[in-house]
Amino acid sequence: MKTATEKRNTRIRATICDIPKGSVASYGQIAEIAGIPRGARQVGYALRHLPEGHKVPWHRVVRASGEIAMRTGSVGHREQKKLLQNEDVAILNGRVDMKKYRWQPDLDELLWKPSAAWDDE
DNA sequence: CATATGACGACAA
DNA sequence: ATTGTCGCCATAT
Repeated sequence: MKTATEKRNTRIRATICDIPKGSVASYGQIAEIAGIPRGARQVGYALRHLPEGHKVPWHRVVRASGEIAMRTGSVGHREQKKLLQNEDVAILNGRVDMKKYRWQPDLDELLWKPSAAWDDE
């Protein structure tokens, strides 16, 4: 069986996979949608320890402030910036304009992923 | 069991 | 805008 933590991480990754191209979401936002209120740090942890061969659009996850979370200058940081710009997400002064690019899921999208039936992933 | 840490976030000064 | 605190919560030691 899966541990509660594994399920949470699965939901986190699944949620991130739903971020549409050209949009971004904050760690806290992902946590909330994934059913983990105040679990922003968990999202960070989950991303940091992504499994091999993942297909998660991790670059669409930024801080609530719009800044890229990774250390400035790090390889990952540059990579993320590049990936975002490839999706037409502008980065001014090292930050994304959240007002403009923040992902705003529709009711339908949220209804897809009922938090109750995730026991068998 | 006690601390420390971190790809966070909200808020006060 | 910048800096410091504190709350959160899974992991690591």
